[in-house]
Amino acid sequence: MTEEANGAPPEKEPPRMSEKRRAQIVAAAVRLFSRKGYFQTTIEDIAREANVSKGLIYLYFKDKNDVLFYTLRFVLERIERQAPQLLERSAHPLLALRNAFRFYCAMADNHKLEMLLAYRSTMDLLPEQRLGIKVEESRNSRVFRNALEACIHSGLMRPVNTDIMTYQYMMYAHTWAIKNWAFRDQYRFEDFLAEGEKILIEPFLTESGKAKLADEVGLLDLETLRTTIRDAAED
Amino acid sequence: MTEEANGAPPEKEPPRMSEKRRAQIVAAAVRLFSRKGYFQTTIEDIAREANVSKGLIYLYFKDKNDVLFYTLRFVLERIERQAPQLLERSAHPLLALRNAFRFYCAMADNHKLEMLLAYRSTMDLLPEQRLGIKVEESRNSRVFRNALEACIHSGLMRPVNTDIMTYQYMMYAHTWAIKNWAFRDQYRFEDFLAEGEKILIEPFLTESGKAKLADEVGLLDLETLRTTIRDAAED
Amino acid sequence: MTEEANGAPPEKEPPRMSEKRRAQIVAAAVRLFSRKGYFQTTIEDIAREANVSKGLIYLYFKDKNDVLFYTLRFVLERIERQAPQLLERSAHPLLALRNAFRFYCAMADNHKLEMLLAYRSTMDLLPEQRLGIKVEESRNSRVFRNALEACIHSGLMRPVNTDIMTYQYMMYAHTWAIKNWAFRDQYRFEDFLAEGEKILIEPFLTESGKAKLADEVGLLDLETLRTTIRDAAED
Amino acid sequence: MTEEANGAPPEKEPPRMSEKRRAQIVAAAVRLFSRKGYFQTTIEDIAREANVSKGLIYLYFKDKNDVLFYTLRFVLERIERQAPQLLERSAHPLLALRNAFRFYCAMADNHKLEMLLAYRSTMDLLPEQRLGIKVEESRNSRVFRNALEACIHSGLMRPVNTDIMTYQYMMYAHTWAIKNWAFRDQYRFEDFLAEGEKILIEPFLTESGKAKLADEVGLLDLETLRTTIRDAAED
DNA sequence: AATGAATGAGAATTCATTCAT
DNA sequence: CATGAATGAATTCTCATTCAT
Repeated sequence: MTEEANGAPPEKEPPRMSEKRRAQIVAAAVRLFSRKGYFQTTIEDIAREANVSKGLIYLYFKDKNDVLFYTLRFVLERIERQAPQLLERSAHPLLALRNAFRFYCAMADNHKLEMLLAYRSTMDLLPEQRLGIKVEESRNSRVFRNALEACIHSGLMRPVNTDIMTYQYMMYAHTWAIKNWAFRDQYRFEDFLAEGEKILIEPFLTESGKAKLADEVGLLDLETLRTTIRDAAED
Repeated sequence: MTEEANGAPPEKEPPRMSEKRRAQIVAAAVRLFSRKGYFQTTIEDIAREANVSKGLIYLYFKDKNDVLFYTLRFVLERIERQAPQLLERSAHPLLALRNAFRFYCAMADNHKLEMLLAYRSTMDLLPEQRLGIKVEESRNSRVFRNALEACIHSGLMRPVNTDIMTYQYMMYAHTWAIKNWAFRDQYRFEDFLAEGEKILIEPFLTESGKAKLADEVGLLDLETLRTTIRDAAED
Repeated sequence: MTEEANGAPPEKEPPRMSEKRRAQIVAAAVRLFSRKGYFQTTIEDIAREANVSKGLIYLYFKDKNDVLFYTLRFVLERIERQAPQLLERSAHPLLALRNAFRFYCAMADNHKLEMLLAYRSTMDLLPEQRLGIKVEESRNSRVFRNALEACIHSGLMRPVNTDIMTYQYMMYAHTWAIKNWAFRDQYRFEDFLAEGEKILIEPFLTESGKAKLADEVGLLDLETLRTTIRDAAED
Repeated sequence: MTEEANGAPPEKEPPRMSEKRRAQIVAAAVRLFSRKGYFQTTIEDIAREANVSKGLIYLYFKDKNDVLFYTLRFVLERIERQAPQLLERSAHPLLALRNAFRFYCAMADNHKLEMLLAYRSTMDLLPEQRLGIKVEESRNSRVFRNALEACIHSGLMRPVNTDIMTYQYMMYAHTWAIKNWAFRDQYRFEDFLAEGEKILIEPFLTESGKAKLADEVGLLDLETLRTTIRDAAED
């Protein structure tokens, strides 16, 4: 089960078209792991959901654990991969921050399952595997931190602990995905998002920051967010 | 496995002294479940950790799942049970809020394992069981909400969404317990706590609120927190 | 253990060749259940006797109980399936009756184990399962009743309660299988059979019936019975 | 479990009043074993039903199996013990035979549970134990055989195989107890009994036998049977 | 590449039996 | 005598993994 601390495809990167197979299996695993959790999902479940045979899975993955590893990797990658382009080159850092926040929240809204999965199952990885995953997690946070630091630096926000604030932004989005059941009936996504800005952005704005806030040119609206994310998801 | 939605000991409330046994088993389960998770802990593990025989566990619990149920119940109760007395009758609501926040964070610091467990394993309960647990969860949030509403009402804080804000307070504490590994090396608990106040309380104070902030009479200091919690834990 | 009152293979009717497996397991179960009884036979015993692995059994049967169900079904079917053809179209009803009796007794002689099993273990079935079995039991009795009624109707026998008489015929055969140990040393099968006719048929014959009795053309002799049964058993 | 082939009380015949205890336990076992069977009845079940503690049972019985042994012994004894006195000294052998038959059938009617138990569970005894039980079984049959032989000898009946005929008489009664569910709705006990006589006695009477049949002086009527049996059962 | 039958180690659960009180 | 807490061997059942086809 743990011959070599994994983090690499079973054999040597299998040819090419086989990637489709892996994707097919991973997709099934995403659905099942996030719905039922890792341990309550059997290899047979995955095979059935993916419309392949049980044996096939072992052609592409070393282990059940290996399936989890790649599944998490896939989920996190998907979440990460999308932010950069449309966030970085915003007109000014406050816009960048707000867009990042909106984007990340929209992400959470669109990919509840995946987020749930990332949340639930990271602990079910073997310790060695966890390392390979941790890295990803912080890549995304950099977007937030950068925007945040820029805001502070350019006097739009007053100084705050960027580490922790960054974490708050991300946590807020996660909350929507994870505790969704607790909020769903009281808040629509828009409301939740708006409240988030009121709590985690506005209070920290300087006067000039507050001025900029009105300037919504380039602010991602919900429609754009949703389409962008969906497009990106097709990939 | 689930004839009658559980929530009661196997037979009829076993006398009294047997509570010690239950406690002994639950204590072992807390340790193991929070370290390894529910599914990776076997009944035999628990028996060994609790220094009893496998069979004994089934004298006090219907199921492995039942053990989880009571274990979570116990953990949450422990967390819940302690707040009230020293929080409710604070000199003024801002103090109450700050104390609640401090207390809850200190709790997270002192009972990382338990929080971790509560977080991880609630999803492993059967749906019916989950209900019995949810109740607990919100009892605690009421302390926050009350203090928060009082602050707003008495003009110490400006209006915010109390639902969500309450959630933020609790989440912040959880973060310390759960993502501890991410912050541990950069922040001491005191720092984390101070940052929390800076981010989740101070920005929302009115002028009169800010004035009160200086007034630290009755504010729980770290030492007090730690001893109180520890004492309470002995129970 | 009993989600859906069973009566069907675990998944969806497994293809075809797998029937051989089922048969193999059932055959082992017949031997063991009838020798040691249901509860004293473990799944492992069955696996060993059938030369398969423990796990395999659960691929073909839902439960240990399910094994019993199919085993009983199989046994009863085997007993049932054979009678019709050679009994129905006898020259005259008295011959039919005598042949049925002979056949059924021979059956009991040849399949002592199975009869024993059917007798012992029907009560170990779950109530729902029992229903599926009862049906079989009476199908066979019809052969007797029909012949009996025909005899009476055509004046070969004087009127008797056909319900109860039918039962007597079958019981007599069972007795040979079940209490065999009590008679074995005193009587050979032929004797037992002859006595049966003397007690359960002859006394009820009318004068014309007695006349027919001598007419043994078409009466199944022991050799024929034994070969017929054995051949049928191969199936 | 089988140190010494049992057949004797655990220690040496325990004093005296302890017999009440044994009886109490055996009575509970009769009810449970006949309802659920030996293997599906736990020692705990018996203890609960008998209102004693689990441990107590092991003070009076060596084994769970030992409980079965004594329970069967008790049941059979009860069945046996009652016949003699009122059967032996009948006016003439035909009356004796009929009375025996009636008595035995009434027995089966009154003690269905016990008969069922005797039937079900004899096979669950250990081989050594079975010996101690077999004896009983035939003691009772002697009553039948004697009456039967006397009938034949005195020309009331024509010769039949007494072994087998005896068996038929007993089997007929058993049938009522065991297959009761199959007859209950169609026949009342009186009917069943009457049919039995018609099938198993009348056809074998000689002319003089038939004459005697009308003479019903001394024939046990149903009322007498029921009271006699009930009284005997109190014992 | 793909299948799915077969395996067997491992987990949960039960229950007869013991024993300290 | 009586209790009932405690034990652990035995059993059922699950499921990741292998492998012949």
